[in-house]
Amino acid sequence: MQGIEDLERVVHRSGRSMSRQRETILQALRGTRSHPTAAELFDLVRPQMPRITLATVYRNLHVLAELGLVHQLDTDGQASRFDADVADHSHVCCLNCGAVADVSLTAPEHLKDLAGRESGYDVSGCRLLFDGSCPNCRTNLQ
Amino acid sequence: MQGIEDLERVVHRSGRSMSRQRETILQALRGTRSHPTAAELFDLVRPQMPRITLATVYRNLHVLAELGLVHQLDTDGQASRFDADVADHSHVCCLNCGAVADVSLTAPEHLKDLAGRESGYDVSGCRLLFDGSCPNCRTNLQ
DNA sequence: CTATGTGCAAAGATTTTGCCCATAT
DNA sequence: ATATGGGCAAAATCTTTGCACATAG
Repeated sequence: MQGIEDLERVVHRSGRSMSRQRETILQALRGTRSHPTAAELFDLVRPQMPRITLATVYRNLHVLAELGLVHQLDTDGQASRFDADVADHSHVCCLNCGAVADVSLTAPEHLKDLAGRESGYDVSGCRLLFDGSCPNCRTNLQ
Repeated sequence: MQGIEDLERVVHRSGRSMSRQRETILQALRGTRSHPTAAELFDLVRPQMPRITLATVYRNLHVLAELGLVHQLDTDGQASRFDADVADHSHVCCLNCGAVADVSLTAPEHLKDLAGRESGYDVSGCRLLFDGSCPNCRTNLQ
Protein backbone atom coordinates (compact mmCIF):
# COMPACT_ATOMS: atom_id res chain seq x y z
CA MET A 1 0.00 0.00 0.00
CA GLN A 2 3.03 2.32 0.21
CA GLY A 3 4.42 2.73 -3.27
CA ILE A 4 3.26 2.72 -6.84
CA GLU A 5 5.48 -0.08 -8.11
CA ASP A 6 2.47 -2.24 -8.83
CA LEU A 7 0.86 0.57 -10.77
CA GLU A 8 3.95 0.93 -12.97
CA ARG A 9 4.20 -2.79 -13.51
CA VAL A 10 0.57 -3.39 -14.31
CA VAL A 11 0.25 -0.29 -16.48
CA HIS A 12 3.32 -1.12 -18.53
CA ARG A 13 2.28 -4.71 -19.03
CA SER A 14 -1.03 -3.50 -20.37
CA GLY A 15 0.59 -1.30 -23.01
CA ARG A 16 -0.76 1.88 -21.48
CA SER A 17 1.29 4.81 -20.36
CA MET A 18 1.62 6.19 -16.93
CA SER A 19 0.53 9.77 -16.49
CA ARG A 20 0.94 12.04 -13.53
CA GLN A 21 -2.86 12.25 -13.32
CA ARG A 22 -3.31 8.48 -13.23
CA GLU A 23 -0.74 8.15 -10.50
CA THR A 24 -2.16 11.02 -8.46
CA ILE A 25 -5.69 9.66 -8.65
CA LEU A 26 -4.64 6.20 -7.51
CA GLN A 27 -2.57 7.64 -4.67
CA ALA A 28 -5.48 9.79 -3.53
CA LEU A 29 -7.83 6.83 -3.58
CA ARG A 30 -5.30 4.75 -1.66
CA GLY A 31 -5.00 7.51 0.88
CA THR A 32 -8.60 7.38 2.02
CA ARG A 33 -11.04 4.84 3.38
CA SER A 34 -14.08 6.91 2.54
CA HIS A 35 -14.94 5.15 -0.72
CA PRO A 36 -15.25 8.43 -2.58
CA THR A 37 -17.30 9.15 -5.66
CA ALA A 38 -15.57 10.39 -8.80
CA ALA A 39 -16.57 13.95 -7.88
CA GLU A 40 -15.16 13.61 -4.35
CA LEU A 41 -11.94 12.22 -5.75
CA PHE A 42 -11.83 15.13 -8.17
CA ASP A 43 -11.98 17.51 -5.20
CA LEU A 44 -9.26 15.51 -3.43
CA VAL A 45 -6.77 15.80 -6.27
CA ARG A 46 -7.62 19.31 -7.43
CA PRO A 47 -5.39 21.06 -4.87
CA GLN A 48 -2.31 19.25 -6.24
CA MET A 49 -3.47 19.44 -9.83
CA PRO A 50 -5.67 22.46 -10.45
CA ARG A 51 -6.25 21.92 -14.17
CA ILE A 52 -7.47 18.33 -13.92
CA THR A 53 -11.05 17.69 -15.02
CA LEU A 54 -13.76 15.33 -13.90
CA ALA A 55 -13.57 13.61 -17.28
CA THR A 56 -9.97 12.67 -16.58
CA VAL A 57 -10.95 11.27 -13.19
CA TYR A 58 -13.64 9.11 -14.75
CA ARG A 59 -11.37 7.97 -17.57
CA ASN A 60 -8.63 6.96 -15.18
CA LEU A 61 -10.96 5.22 -12.76
CA HIS A 62 -12.19 3.08 -15.63
CA VAL A 63 -8.68 2.25 -16.73
CA LEU A 64 -7.61 1.43 -13.19
CA ALA A 65 -10.70 -0.75 -12.73
CA GLU A 66 -9.95 -2.53 -16.00
CA LEU A 67 -6.44 -3.22 -14.75
CA GLY A 68 -7.82 -4.54 -11.47
CA LEU A 69 -6.20 -1.82 -9.36
CA VAL A 70 -9.51 -0.31 -8.29
CA HIS A 71 -13.01 -1.58 -7.61
CA GLN A 72 -16.23 0.22 -8.47
CA LEU A 73 -19.09 0.03 -5.97
CA ASP A 74 -22.69 0.59 -6.99
CA THR A 75 -24.52 0.84 -3.75
CA ASP A 76 -27.50 3.12 -3.99
CA GLY A 77 -28.47 4.25 -7.47
CA GLN A 78 -26.56 7.45 -6.91
CA ALA A 79 -23.00 8.03 -8.03
CA SER A 80 -20.66 5.05 -8.06
CA ARG A 81 -18.03 4.89 -5.35
CA PHE A 82 -14.49 3.63 -5.73
CA ASP A 83 -12.17 1.56 -3.58
CA ALA A 84 -8.43 1.07 -4.01
CA ASP A 85 -8.48 -1.92 -1.67
CA VAL A 86 -8.88 -4.79 -4.10
CA ALA A 87 -8.36 -7.50 -1.52
CA ASP A 88 -11.49 -9.60 -1.04
CA HIS A 89 -13.78 -7.86 1.41
CA SER A 90 -17.30 -6.48 1.69
CA HIS A 91 -19.10 -3.22 2.32
CA VAL A 92 -21.89 -1.79 4.40
CA CYS A 93 -23.83 1.19 3.09
CA CYS A 94 -25.87 3.70 5.07
CA LEU A 95 -29.37 3.89 3.65
CA ASN A 96 -29.69 7.43 4.96
CA CYS A 97 -26.51 9.19 3.89
CA GLY A 98 -24.85 6.73 1.53
CA ALA A 99 -21.64 6.41 3.54
CA VAL A 100 -19.81 3.16 2.91
CA ALA A 101 -17.60 1.24 5.35
CA ASP A 102 -15.49 -1.86 4.95
CA VAL A 103 -16.39 -5.22 6.38
CA SER A 104 -13.76 -7.95 6.45
CA LEU A 105 -16.14 -10.70 5.42
CA THR A 106 -16.19 -12.63 2.19
CA ALA A 107 -18.99 -14.75 0.84
CA PRO A 108 -18.42 -18.50 1.07
CA GLU A 109 -16.67 -19.64 -2.13
CA HIS A 110 -19.01 -22.50 -2.92
CA LEU A 111 -21.92 -20.08 -3.37
CA LYS A 112 -20.46 -19.05 -6.72
CA ASP A 113 -20.71 -22.63 -7.97
CA LEU A 114 -24.27 -22.94 -6.74
CA ALA A 115 -25.26 -19.64 -8.33
CA GLY A 116 -23.65 -20.64 -11.62
CA ARG A 117 -25.36 -24.00 -11.68
CA GLU A 118 -28.78 -22.53 -10.97
CA SER A 119 -28.60 -19.57 -13.36
CA GLY A 120 -26.55 -20.94 -16.23
CA TYR A 121 -24.25 -17.93 -15.94
CA ASP A 122 -20.50 -18.34 -15.85
CA VAL A 123 -20.02 -16.79 -12.42
CA SER A 124 -16.74 -15.03 -11.78
CA GLY A 125 -17.40 -12.99 -8.68
CA CYS A 126 -19.59 -12.47 -5.69
CA ARG A 127 -20.17 -9.30 -3.74
CA LEU A 128 -21.73 -9.05 -0.32
CA LEU A 129 -23.38 -5.74 0.42
CA PHE A 130 -24.89 -4.91 3.78
CA ASP A 131 -27.14 -1.96 4.39
CA GLY A 132 -28.34 -0.17 7.46
CA SER A 133 -27.66 3.08 9.24
CA CYS A 134 -24.28 4.48 10.12
CA PRO A 135 -23.35 5.61 13.64
CA ASN A 136 -23.48 9.24 12.57
CA CYS A 137 -26.98 9.11 11.17
CA ARG A 138 -28.23 7.13 14.16
CA THR A 139 -26.97 9.84 16.51
CA ASN A 140 -28.15 12.80 14.49
CA LEU A 141 -31.61 11.56 13.59
CA GLN A 142 -31.83 9.13 16.46
CA MET B 1 -48.49 -13.22 -6.78
CA GLN B 2 -51.88 -13.26 -8.50
CA GLY B 3 -53.88 -10.30 -7.15
CA ILE B 4 -53.30 -6.84 -5.90
CA GLU B 5 -54.88 -7.29 -2.48
CA ASP B 6 -51.56 -6.75 -0.78
CA LEU B 7 -51.01 -3.57 -2.77
CA GLU B 8 -54.39 -2.19 -1.62
CA ARG B 9 -53.75 -3.19 1.97
CA VAL B 10 -50.24 -1.81 2.18
CA VAL B 11 -51.03 1.36 0.28
CA HIS B 12 -54.04 2.17 2.42
CA ARG B 13 -52.22 1.49 5.63
CA SER B 14 -49.54 3.94 4.56
CA GLY B 15 -52.05 6.74 4.00
CA ARG B 16 -51.37 6.89 0.29
CA SER B 17 -53.91 6.48 -2.41
CA MET B 18 -54.06 3.87 -5.07
CA SER B 19 -53.89 5.07 -8.62
CA ARG B 20 -54.42 3.18 -11.82
CA GLN B 21 -50.82 4.01 -12.76
CA ARG B 22 -49.42 2.62 -9.52
CA GLU B 23 -51.38 -0.57 -9.93
CA THR B 24 -50.46 -0.98 -13.59
CA ILE B 25 -46.76 -0.47 -12.91
CA LEU B 26 -46.73 -3.06 -10.13
CA GLN B 27 -48.66 -5.54 -12.25
CA ALA B 28 -46.27 -5.06 -15.15
CA LEU B 29 -43.26 -5.58 -12.91
CA ARG B 30 -44.86 -8.68 -11.42
CA GLY B 31 -45.48 -10.00 -14.90
CA THR B 32 -41.84 -10.21 -15.87
CA ARG B 33 -38.67 -11.82 -14.60
CA SER B 34 -36.41 -9.58 -16.61
CA HIS B 35 -35.60 -7.10 -13.81
CA PRO B 36 -36.41 -4.12 -16.03
CA THR B 37 -35.07 -0.60 -15.72
CA ALA B 38 -37.50 2.27 -15.21
CA ALA B 39 -37.31 3.02 -18.93
CA GLU B 40 -38.07 -0.59 -19.87
CA LEU B 41 -41.01 -0.62 -17.49
CA PHE B 42 -42.20 2.61 -19.05
CA ASP B 43 -42.25 0.90 -22.44
CA LEU B 44 -44.07 -2.08 -20.94
CA VAL B 45 -46.94 -0.03 -19.58
CA ARG B 46 -47.18 2.54 -22.35
CA PRO B 47 -49.38 0.38 -24.61
CA GLN B 48 -52.06 0.20 -21.88
CA MET B 49 -51.54 3.76 -20.75
CA PRO B 50 -50.29 5.97 -23.55
CA ARG B 51 -50.16 9.23 -21.60
CA ILE B 52 -48.05 7.95 -18.73
CA THR B 53 -44.61 9.55 -18.31
CA LEU B 54 -41.25 8.30 -17.15
CA ALA B 55 -41.50 10.64 -14.16
CA THR B 56 -44.59 8.79 -13.00
CA VAL B 57 -42.82 5.47 -13.35
CA TYR B 58 -39.93 6.70 -11.23
CA ARG B 59 -42.23 8.25 -8.64
CA ASN B 60 -44.21 5.06 -8.27
CA LEU B 61 -41.20 2.80 -8.15
CA HIS B 62 -39.90 4.87 -5.25
CA VAL B 63 -43.20 4.70 -3.44
CA LEU B 64 -43.50 0.96 -4.01
CA ALA B 65 -39.94 0.46 -2.81
CA GLU B 66 -40.66 2.54 0.30
CA LEU B 67 -43.66 0.34 1.00
CA GLY B 68 -41.52 -2.76 0.53
CA LEU B 69 -43.46 -4.03 -2.48
CA VAL B 70 -40.53 -3.63 -4.85
CA HIS B 71 -36.76 -3.89 -4.61
CA GLN B 72 -34.27 -1.69 -6.41
CA LEU B 73 -31.11 -3.33 -7.78
CA ASP B 74 -27.96 -1.36 -8.47
CA THR B 75 -25.79 -3.73 -10.36
CA ASP B 76 -23.50 -2.01 -12.78
CA GLY B 77 -23.37 1.76 -12.56
CA GLN B 78 -25.95 1.99 -15.30
CA ALA B 79 -29.66 2.41 -14.72
CA SER B 80 -31.18 0.79 -11.66
CA ARG B 81 -33.25 -2.31 -12.18
CA PHE B 82 -36.38 -3.27 -10.30
CA ASP B 83 -37.77 -6.53 -8.93
CA ALA B 84 -41.30 -7.20 -7.69
CA ASP B 85 -40.16 -10.41 -6.03
CA VAL B 86 -39.41 -9.22 -2.52
CA ALA B 87 -38.87 -12.68 -1.07
CA ASP B 88 -35.30 -13.16 0.08
CA HIS B 89 -33.18 -14.16 -2.88
CA SER B 90 -30.10 -13.06 -4.81
CA HIS B 91 -29.09 -11.98 -8.28
CA VAL B 92 -26.45 -12.64 -10.86
CA CYS B 93 -25.53 -9.89 -13.32
CA CYS B 94 -23.89 -10.26 -16.71
CA LEU B 95 -20.80 -8.08 -16.89
CA ASN B 96 -21.15 -7.89 -20.64
CA CYS B 97 -24.80 -7.04 -21.28
CA GLY B 98 -26.15 -6.22 -17.82
CA ALA B 99 -28.84 -8.91 -17.83
CA VAL B 100 -29.89 -9.98 -14.35
CA ALA B 101 -31.16 -13.41 -13.28
CA ASP B 102 -32.48 -14.68 -9.99
CA VAL B 103 -30.57 -17.00 -7.72
CA SER B 104 -32.40 -18.71 -4.88
CA LEU B 105 -29.61 -18.24 -2.38
CA THR B 106 -29.61 -16.04 0.68
CA ALA B 107 -26.63 -14.93 2.69
CA PRO B 108 -26.21 -16.64 6.05
CA GLU B 109 -28.14 -14.60 8.65
CA HIS B 110 -25.33 -14.36 11.16
CA LEU B 111 -23.21 -12.39 8.70
CA LYS B 112 -25.40 -9.35 9.39
CA ASP B 113 -24.49 -9.48 13.08
CA LEU B 114 -20.82 -9.82 12.28
CA ALA B 115 -20.94 -6.93 9.82
CA GLY B 116 -22.77 -4.75 12.32
CA ARG B 117 -20.33 -5.51 15.10
CA GLU B 118 -17.31 -4.77 12.93
CA SER B 119 -18.59 -1.58 11.31
CA GLY B 120 -20.69 -0.02 14.04
CA TYR B 121 -23.56 0.25 11.58
CA ASP B 122 -27.05 -0.89 12.49
CA VAL B 123 -27.31 -3.51 9.76
CA SER B 124 -30.78 -4.23 8.44
CA GLY B 125 -30.14 -6.09 5.23
CA CYS B 126 -27.67 -8.05 3.19
CA ARG B 127 -27.56 -8.50 -0.53
CA LEU B 128 -25.57 -11.10 -2.40
CA LEU B 129 -24.68 -10.15 -5.96
CA PHE B 130 -22.90 -12.51 -8.31
CA ASP B 131 -21.38 -11.43 -11.58
CA GLY B 132 -20.20 -13.25 -14.64
CA SER B 133 -21.39 -13.82 -18.19
CA CYS B 134 -24.84 -14.91 -19.22
CA PRO B 135 -25.44 -17.89 -21.54
CA ASN B 136 -26.37 -15.56 -24.38
CA CYS B 137 -23.19 -13.51 -24.26
CA ARG B 138 -21.06 -16.62 -23.91
CA THR B 139 -22.58 -18.04 -27.09
CA ASN B 140 -22.48 -14.85 -29.12
CA LEU B 141 -18.99 -13.68 -28.19
CA GLN B 142 -17.71 -17.09 -27.27
C1' DC C 1 8.01 9.64 -33.71
C1' DT C 2 3.79 7.32 -32.39
C1' DA C 3 0.66 5.92 -29.10
C1' DT C 4 -1.65 7.22 -25.26
C1' DG C 5 -3.58 10.69 -22.31
C1' DT C 6 -5.53 15.41 -20.98
C1' DG C 7 -8.37 19.63 -20.97
C1' DC C 8 -12.28 21.59 -22.45
C1' DA C 9 -16.80 21.88 -23.95
C1' DA C 10 -20.59 19.56 -25.39
C1' DA C 11 -23.64 15.84 -25.28
C1' DG C 12 -25.78 11.65 -23.41
C1' DA C 13 -28.02 9.05 -19.90
C1' DT C 14 -30.49 8.71 -15.78
C1' DT C 15 -33.28 10.65 -12.29
C1' DT C 16 -35.75 14.44 -9.91
C1' DT C 17 -38.65 18.60 -9.41
C1' DG C 18 -42.20 22.45 -9.93
C1' DC C 19 -46.41 23.57 -11.39
C1' DC C 20 -51.05 22.97 -12.29
C1' DC C 21 -54.71 19.90 -13.23
C1' DA C 22 -56.89 15.14 -12.17
C1' DT C 23 -58.21 11.48 -9.27
C1' DA C 24 -58.88 8.94 -4.92
C1' DT C 25 -60.82 8.81 -0.50
C1' DA D 1 -63.48 18.80 0.21
C1' DT D 2 -58.90 17.66 0.87
C1' DA D 3 -54.99 15.02 0.20
C1' DT D 4 -52.53 12.47 -2.92
C1' DG D 5 -51.05 11.55 -7.60
C1' DG D 6 -50.12 12.46 -12.69
C1' DG D 7 -48.64 14.92 -17.03
C1' DC D 8 -45.56 17.91 -18.86
C1' DA D 9 -41.47 20.41 -19.31
C1' DA D 10 -37.47 21.78 -17.26
C1' DA D 11 -33.66 20.94 -14.47
C1' DA D 12 -30.38 18.37 -11.77
C1' DT D 13 -27.12 14.78 -11.47
C1' DC D 14 -23.92 11.57 -13.14
C1' DT D 15 -21.12 9.93 -16.95
C1' DT D 16 -19.22 9.78 -21.62
C1' DT D 17 -17.33 11.63 -25.99
C1' DG D 18 -15.00 14.50 -29.82
C1' DC D 19 -11.43 17.12 -30.77
C1' DA D 20 -7.07 19.57 -30.60
C1' DC D 21 -3.04 19.79 -27.96
C1' DA D 22 0.36 17.60 -24.56
C1' DT D 23 3.02 13.94 -22.64
C1' DA D 24 5.04 9.25 -22.21
C1' DG D 25 7.67 5.66 -24.11
